[in-house]
Amino acid sequence: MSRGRPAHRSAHRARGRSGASLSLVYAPRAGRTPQVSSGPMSVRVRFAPSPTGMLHVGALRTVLFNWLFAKKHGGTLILRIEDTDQSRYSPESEQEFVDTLAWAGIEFDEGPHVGGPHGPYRQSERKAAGIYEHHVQRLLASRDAYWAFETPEELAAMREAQEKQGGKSGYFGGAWRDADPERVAVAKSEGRPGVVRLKVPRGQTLTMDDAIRGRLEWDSDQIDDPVLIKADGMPTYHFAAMVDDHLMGVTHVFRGDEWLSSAAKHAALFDAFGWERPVFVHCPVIVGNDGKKLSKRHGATRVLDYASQGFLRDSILNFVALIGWSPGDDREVMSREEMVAAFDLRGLQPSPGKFDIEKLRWMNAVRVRAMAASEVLDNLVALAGEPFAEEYWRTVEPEPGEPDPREVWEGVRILVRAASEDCERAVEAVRLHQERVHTLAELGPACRFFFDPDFPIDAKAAEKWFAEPYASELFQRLAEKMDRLQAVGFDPAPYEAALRSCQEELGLEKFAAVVHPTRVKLSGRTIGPGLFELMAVLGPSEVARRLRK
RNA sequence: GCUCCGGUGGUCUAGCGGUUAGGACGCCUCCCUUUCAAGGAGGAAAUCGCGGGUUCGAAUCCCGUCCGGAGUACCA
Repeated sequence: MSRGRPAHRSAHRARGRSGASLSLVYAPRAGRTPQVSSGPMSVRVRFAPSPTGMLHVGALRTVLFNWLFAKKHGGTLILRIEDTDQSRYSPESEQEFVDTLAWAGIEFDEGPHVGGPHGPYRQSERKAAGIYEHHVQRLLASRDAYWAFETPEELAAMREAQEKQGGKSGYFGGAWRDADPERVAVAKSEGRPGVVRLKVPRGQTLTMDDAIRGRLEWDSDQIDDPVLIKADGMPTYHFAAMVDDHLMGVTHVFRGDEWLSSAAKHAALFDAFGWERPVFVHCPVIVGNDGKKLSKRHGATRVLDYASQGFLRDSILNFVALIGWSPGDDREVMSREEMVAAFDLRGLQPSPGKFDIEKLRWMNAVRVRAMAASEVLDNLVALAGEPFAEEYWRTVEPEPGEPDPREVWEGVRILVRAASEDCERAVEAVRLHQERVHTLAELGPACRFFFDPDFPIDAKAAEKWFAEPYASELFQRLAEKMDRLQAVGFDPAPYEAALRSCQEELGLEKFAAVVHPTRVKLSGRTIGPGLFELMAVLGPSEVARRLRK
């Protein structure tokens, strides 16, 4: 199909469900005052994760969209834990989610940890409170749902037969959709395990207006009857999430577009209850470089791993927002406030996007460069104190071509210690390197030579430059000048003067001839900040000491 | 198989019937320069998945087709 986005969008815009939500959802992009909370309906959005693993960047983006949208419209952001699958839920994972969200600075107005008027906010607790039971009875009573008692074996056989036949698959009524109430009663009295299914209407067209794609349509005959309540009495996602969204007054549902194919069921469920539907916003997935959906299997997709590497929270947020969303103009590096102001559902893209780490690195570097050196250091110190970062660098696999993770962390620790001992000097060291790194952690190895007497020395460079016939005399003369040098603050000027006069005294044509060997002697490497600045941070006595070593 | 969704340089995107298809990352060249970055100036890179149609005119509208993805669970 060709790209029909504009038509879909404008069509949807003209068609929307309710005047109230319309003005909020489709507030003009620019040039006018956003209509914040002036309408009769205020925005309520929710992040409803199933804590079954790590929080990855795709999920982070979903929360971010929720957060941006809530902020933009002065709405409410809710956290709801979807733990209806007892076998998969893990408390550690929930902790990971809490930690990540805290790191990201996403705060919730309602949720299990802060409470709120629509609690409880954990589905297992809502189940215990009888919420789903109550609602499923309502559907049963109105005959919009029914009990079904097929065994797993029967279901499997059914599926197999369907597969052989080709065509649609799923549960389209089996033996129970229109079963005699007495038969159902008998089955129940026999104690047969059964489930409750939604009676999806037949012969109809089911529709849903997606905020990104416009109107979606399904032939209801293609939609099978989803299980609402499992045999163990727990509600399925299909049921619990819809019921909760309604009960919690959720106005806009941001979710991954992997839900698109079951959206018809959700539409049917809302209809069965006679409830007004929230606006669904099916966000495209973020895929890895191989084009496959992000998962633990390939690459670091865990948000805390990026955090550990020293990507700034605002960089990650900014970067991730731009996968699938655009402010409509050419802006890229944006503050959270700017993103909030620019956020608009119309800027959302339907196609999946790749996570390009190189661009993230660039974006982070831009931020690191723009910050005050002291602020950069503060961020690094904070990072070094994070247990998840320590854990990351201790356990991460070394990558070929990348610096050894243990060395990186060691460098970070040295720098952090230096910060506590001589903060001013540490800040200066950071200042000289902040425009040369992409991440905070890179600062560790980069600054190491300042504070570690046993800093590593590039053997090849040493071999080349120390072999120059004038090298030892250069070092000696320079060291003597250092002995006499009156340093003021971190002013590089006197160091340059000293170097210049060395060049003259030795009769060297190129200034580089004195710079290179000195740089290697002092820092162990051929690359890095300006030599005079570097010397100024080291100070005359330390420079002299290293020259004589 | 069936259902639904998607498809603009390698990547993220702008585009809303008339543009030399714009920007950004990355890549390359040059300048700056004590190295590396940063910065500046350039460059390569998109027949807008493909084919038809509508139109004076299509990346934009329509149809078809291909490819990719998701779902097809008593997982979310």
